Amino acid sequence: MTTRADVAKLAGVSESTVSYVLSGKRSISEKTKKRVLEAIKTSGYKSNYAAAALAGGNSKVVTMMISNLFTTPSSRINGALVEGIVDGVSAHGYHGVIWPVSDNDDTDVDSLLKSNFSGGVILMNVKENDQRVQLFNRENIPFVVLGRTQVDFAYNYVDRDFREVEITAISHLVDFGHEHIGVLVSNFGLTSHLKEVASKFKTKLHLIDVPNTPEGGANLSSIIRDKYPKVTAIISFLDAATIGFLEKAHESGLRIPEDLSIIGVNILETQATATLPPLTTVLFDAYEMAKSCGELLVEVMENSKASKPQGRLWTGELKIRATVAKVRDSK
Amino acid sequence: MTTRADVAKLAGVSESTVSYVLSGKRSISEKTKKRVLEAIKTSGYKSNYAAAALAGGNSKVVTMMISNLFTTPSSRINGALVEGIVDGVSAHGYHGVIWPVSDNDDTDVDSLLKSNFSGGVILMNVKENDQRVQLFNRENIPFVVLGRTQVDFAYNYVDRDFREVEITAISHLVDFGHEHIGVLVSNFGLTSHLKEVASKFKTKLHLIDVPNTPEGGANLSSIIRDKYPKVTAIISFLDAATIGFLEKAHESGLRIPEDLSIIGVNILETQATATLPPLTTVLFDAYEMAKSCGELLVEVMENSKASKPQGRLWTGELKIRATVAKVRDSK
DNA sequence: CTGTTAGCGCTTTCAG
DNA sequence: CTGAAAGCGCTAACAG
Repeated sequence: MTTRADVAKLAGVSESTVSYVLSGKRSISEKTKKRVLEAIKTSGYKSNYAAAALAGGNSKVVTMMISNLFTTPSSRINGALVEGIVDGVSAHGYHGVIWPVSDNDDTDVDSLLKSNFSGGVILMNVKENDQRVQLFNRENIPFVVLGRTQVDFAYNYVDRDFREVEITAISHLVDFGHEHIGVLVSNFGLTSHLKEVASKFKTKLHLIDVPNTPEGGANLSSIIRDKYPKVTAIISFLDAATIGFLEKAHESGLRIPEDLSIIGVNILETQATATLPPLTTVLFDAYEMAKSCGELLVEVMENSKASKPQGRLWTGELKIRATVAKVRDSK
Repeated sequence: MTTRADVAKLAGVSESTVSYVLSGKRSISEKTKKRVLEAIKTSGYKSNYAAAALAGGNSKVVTMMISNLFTTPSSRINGALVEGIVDGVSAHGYHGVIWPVSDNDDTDVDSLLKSNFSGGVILMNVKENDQRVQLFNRENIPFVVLGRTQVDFAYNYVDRDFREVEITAISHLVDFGHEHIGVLVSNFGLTSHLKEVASKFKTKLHLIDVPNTPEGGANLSSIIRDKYPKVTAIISFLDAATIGFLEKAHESGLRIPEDLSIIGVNILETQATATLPPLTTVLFDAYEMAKSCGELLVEVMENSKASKPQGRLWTGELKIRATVAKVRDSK
C-alpha cells in the first residue's frame, strides 16, 4: 500500500504538502502541486479513509436511513432524493451511503450508533412519532429529517412547504371555478392545515386516501365517480398513483382535464411531462431539495455545537401543462 | 468522548485488556471481563470505527452496489438479498451499507475506489459485460457478484443454479404431460443452457419476455393466448409479473392450474404463499443465498491473498402448492 | 509558500 | 491471564 509518505518522497516534498495539495486547505505553488499530483498518479496512491477520519476527528460519512426501502414500490422520488443528498454532501468531501434498516428490527439503528461509524444521519420517510428521531437526538448525533411529520417539527428538517404548495394549487383551481377539490394523499399526517386553506378559499376539500401505486391510481376514477361525484378537480401528493390514474383515465372514458382537472404537487417534472396529457404541477425539485438537505447536515456536522434546529421549506411555482378546465356550466 | 483509556482506568485494567474483552481474541477471567463490561456501560463508551480500521489495517465495511435501485419497481427480492448480506457480514463484525450509484455516471464507483472506504464490495444486478467487474478486479478490491451474468463466470459469485432449478421445474411439468412450456424472463443473458435442458426432456421451451412488473404480468394471459397458444405451462423467473398475472388470471377467465400450470422459480416463499391459488415453486431462499454471499466476501477479505475465485450455486426443492395439472386430453 | 511533528483511538506483538 | 508500548496513515498546529 502506498501512503502519503511514498508520494512525498517521490515528489520530493514533505508529507504535509501532499496532504494540503489534496485538501486544498492552503495555497500551494503550481509547480509543486503539479509534481505532487503526478507522483500520486504514478504511484497509484489512494487516500486512507480511516486514517483521515481518525486524525481529523470526524467521520465524513453520512448515512441515509430510508424506511420501507424495499417494501413499498420504490418511487422515482426516492432516487432523486438519494442522488441529491449524495451530491450535496460529496461537494463537501463527504460520502453518502444508505444504511439498510429492516422494518421490524432496531438492531440496525443500534449498530449504527454503537459503531461511531457515521458522522451524521439523514432520516427519510419518517413516520409520526418515529423513535429514531428521539434516539439520535438523545445520543447527540447530527441528523436532519427529510420530510417532517408535523408542521411544528422541532429538529433539523428539510421539507416541502405543503401549505404554500397547496395554496398555489388551490388558488389556481379556484380561479377556474372549481368548488369541490379532491386531495390525493396516502396518509393524513400533515393535513392539519388543509382546513384553514380550504376556508380561506371558500372551497370544499375532500381527502381521498389511495395507496401510492399504479394500481391505486387505476381504481381512482371509479372511486371518484362513486364516492365523490361533486369533485371536479384533484390535487395529488402521490406520484405513482397519479401516473396509474392518468393511464387508465381515457379507458374509463374520462377526459383530462375537461372532465377532471388534476394538479400534481409531489411528482417529479420528468414524470409529469411523460404522462398523457402532461400533468400540470406545482414544481417539485426533489433533487435540489435533497441537495440542500445534505448541505444542511454538513453544516450541522461542522458546527456540531450549539446552533438551534432549523427547518428549510421548499415550495415551487405552478407549471401549467394541461389547461385546468373551468367547471362545466351544466353544474 | 470516552475512549478505551477511560474505560481502562474506570475498570482498573490496562487498555489492551479492554480491547481483548471487546474482541474476544484472548481469554479473560470472568471477573475482569465483568468489570470491564460494567465500566463500558457506565461510561457510555462507544468504539471508534476509524481508529479500529486504521490500527487493524482493514475496513470492516462492505458496500453493496445495486444497479437500478430506484428505476425499477423494487422487488421484494432485493430486500431479502440486502438483509441476507447485512446479516451475513455483521456476524463477522462487518457493516453492510448500500453505495448509491446513479445509472448514468461512474463517479460513484470512482469515489468508492479512491476513498479506500470499503474493504469489500458486493455487486448486485450486474449486467452482461458490466465494467465494474473488470474494474474491481483490476484494482484488486475484494468483491463478490451476487447473480452472475454468464454460466462460466470467472470471478467470485453466488447465484442460483438455474440449470438445476429448471430441471426440477421442467421434469415436474413433463411428468404431467406438458409439451410446450413458456419460460418467463426479462432478459436473455442466462438462457444458453435452456436448449440443452429442453432437448434432454424432449420439450419445447418458449422464451417469453415481459417486464417484471405487475402490469407486465397482467398482460401475460393475452400474450399467451395470442402468441403462444400451445403453451400449457409456465416457468417464471419473475416475481412481480407472476403476482400481477395471477391476480388478473381469473378475471380473464383463465383457471390456474387447470388451464395453465405455473411454477415460480425466482419468487420468495412469502410471495408465493400470498397468491391465489398459492404458487408452486422451486424454493428460492434469497435471504440464505445472500447471507452466504456475505460470508464468502468476508472470507475473501480475510484471505485477501491468493485463493482462486469460487462460485457458489444454490438450488432448491420443489414446493407443490397448486397441483400442476395434466394436459387436457382434448389436446 | 513549505516542512516538522504531535497526536487521533485502536490493534497487536512482545513481555511478563 | 494481563500490561506496556509500537505503530496504523493522516490532520493540523506550529514554525519557519
